[in-house]
Amino acid sequence: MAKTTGQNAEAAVEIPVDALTETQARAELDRLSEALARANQAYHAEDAPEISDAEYDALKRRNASIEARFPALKRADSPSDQVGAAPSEGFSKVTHTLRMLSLSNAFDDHDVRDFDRGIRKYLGLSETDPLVYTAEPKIDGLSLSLRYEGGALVQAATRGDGSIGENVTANARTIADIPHRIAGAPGVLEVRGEVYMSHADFEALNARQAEAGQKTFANPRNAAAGSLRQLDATITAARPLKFFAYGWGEVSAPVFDTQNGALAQLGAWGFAINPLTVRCTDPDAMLAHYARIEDQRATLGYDIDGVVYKVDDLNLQRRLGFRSTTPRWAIAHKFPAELAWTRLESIDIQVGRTGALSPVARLQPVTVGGVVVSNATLHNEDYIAGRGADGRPIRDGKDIRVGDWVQVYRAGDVIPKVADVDLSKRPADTMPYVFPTTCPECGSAAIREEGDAVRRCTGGLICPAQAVEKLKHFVSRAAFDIEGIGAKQVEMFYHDDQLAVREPADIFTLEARDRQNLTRLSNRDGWGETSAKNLFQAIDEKREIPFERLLFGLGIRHVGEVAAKDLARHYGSWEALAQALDTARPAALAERAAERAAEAERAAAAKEDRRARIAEARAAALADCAVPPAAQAAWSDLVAADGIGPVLALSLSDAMANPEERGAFDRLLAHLTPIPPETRASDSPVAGKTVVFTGTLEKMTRAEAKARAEALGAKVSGSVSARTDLLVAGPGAGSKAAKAADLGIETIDEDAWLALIDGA
DNA sequence: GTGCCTCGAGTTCC
DNA sequence: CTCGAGGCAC
Repeated sequence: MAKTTGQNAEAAVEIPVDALTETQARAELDRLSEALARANQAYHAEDAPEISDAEYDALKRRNASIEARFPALKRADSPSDQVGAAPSEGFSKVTHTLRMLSLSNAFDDHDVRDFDRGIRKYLGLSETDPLVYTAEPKIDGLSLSLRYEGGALVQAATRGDGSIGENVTANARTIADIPHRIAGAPGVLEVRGEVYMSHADFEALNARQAEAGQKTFANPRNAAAGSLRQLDATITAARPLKFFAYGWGEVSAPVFDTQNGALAQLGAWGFAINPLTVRCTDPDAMLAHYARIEDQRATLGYDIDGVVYKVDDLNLQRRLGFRSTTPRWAIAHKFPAELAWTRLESIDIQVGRTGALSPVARLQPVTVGGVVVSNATLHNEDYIAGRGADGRPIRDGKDIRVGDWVQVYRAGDVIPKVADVDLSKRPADTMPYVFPTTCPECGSAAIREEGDAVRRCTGGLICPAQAVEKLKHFVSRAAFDIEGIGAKQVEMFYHDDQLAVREPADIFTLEARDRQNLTRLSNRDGWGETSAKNLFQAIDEKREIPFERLLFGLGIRHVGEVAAKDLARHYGSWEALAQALDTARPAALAERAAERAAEAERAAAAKEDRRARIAEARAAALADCAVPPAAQAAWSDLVAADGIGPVLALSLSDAMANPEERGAFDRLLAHLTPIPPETRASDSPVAGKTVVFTGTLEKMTRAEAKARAEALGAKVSGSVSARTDLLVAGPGAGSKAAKAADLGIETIDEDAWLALIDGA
């Protein structure tokens, strides 16, 4: 049913619905039907709306009101039941102006109390200072961001990866809980909430689907997701979707000052707000509310998967800010995961890009939390044996064997894991699982470094599994992101003896080889002239590549997205990086020698004589290499860089010094033009500066000061050095202030600092 | 040395 | 999404 509440100014000049005669009503419904059909045609098919959204909505509302008063007159082809022509292809992308974040999780009372304690610590509040939270059920659906401009709904976007979602505006318009217009809203207002389906609606829908011979849905969440992501909005319109608002994104004017007040305002604007939302003044109250909600869970009529706690005061929320992917001011207290028992049929070993051997459980299919699970991760060797990484027993030390009855759950309601074993049902003939010590893919030795949880194949690029996984990483979204090459194509290209894409450089020679009739991509299944041409073009587009993506794409261990960015910024170019690493190599080897020596000492202490002697000899051999000062300087510069420690530095050095790997890098670089990272000139006066805080800060805590400074592009360090640009000294500053004075470094107090960053 | 906090790497199903 | 572990602050 369409909404009939809300402002109806556009229809004011027409006869009020209450005053219509039946004849007038019939004529009007005909007229509205025609007008709406025309508007739909113009909007969807020709992409050139004839009337504004507001006018369109007014027509629809009037149509719905008339139908509500004269149900018998409702046309068979009523516009209420349809939404117009389907867009020609998939959804367009929407970049969220403010990222849609996920929440960190709490699994027990202890985590919730830690959450409260952490917030108090960050804000510098004592345990007794008042602090208000809101607690509300966490709806198990899918998040949606609704953008209103001038009070009119102009865009609805799914969460996607948090930054980029899909434009599902036409579909969202069909959801009755979502107002098309809101009165008195700021110029720009993004409302965020959860789309879900009630149990009753879900069952009715599945019954209808089954009757019509259509596929049924595994659970309400899948049904809601599938319904919202229909390309044809008329299908979405026929699905009973609902919506709870719980938050917001961009808002052009400051209209809220507490979370609770914001919800009340959203409610006043016509959004459905979950009735089980309360304010709590301490963790005990939060936990009590959690218990209440858990009790009611089965009778709510819709799925929830926990309770969300948020700091109520939005000023405090602002001060708390965000970690990399989650806000500090909110947490999701999850209900215990659903469990299921099934038989473990076999254990397979997968080999990852770094050579890591990962055991995967093949299970007799079983339904867990509404999804059929047939595979589950077994983490690593120790986990199967019943030991944690620290060597302490887990599952009471019970090991996992093929043939066992095992308990499965979906961690975070997503990743299936084996949690427990039923020893009473263990068949008599089972044997403890023997973890392979050679790589199942290439036969090379698979060894486990001391203190490491994983066993790794030592085959390097000889190992086809590692080579393929490395290539998959190379073409992945965060690296080269080559359109037309995904995991499947990589497999095919690698194993095809003519295409022979065995390392990244081979991707960039594909077209040339194709031209010379060496490969003939278009002869392959699923590849025609056009798709081949498109692929070559997509590859060409990536010959110019941001330096940090290149670095990430190389797949060097410990060099992930963030470290790659740090390195790119530190060195600026591949040449500079390569040269620095070549220079630093002797120092890197000395570093390793020192580590080995320390290891030898420890081993000797443990009376493992033979191994100790070997390690010692190795260390001595390496220590003999003299370390030129230039090498030491280059090495120090590397490990002093932000976020780069000795482990990463050594891994990088090894990769660059390894002839096979370096050869592959050099061959690849011959085809590329890396783009230097932006030397971004941020507006902030502290951008790019290195700042040190010392003494007592009175208006903010240390953590807060650091987070804010970093958000403005400053680098915060703990100690004063020649590289420090600015010292912020509170009362009680001691040696750091003296040192800064010595070095002639600018020193200001907290107020001056706040004035400096004010407005940024 | 200990204890966060983040990052990296590996994972399943639709 | 989770675990393990690296990096860094205390």
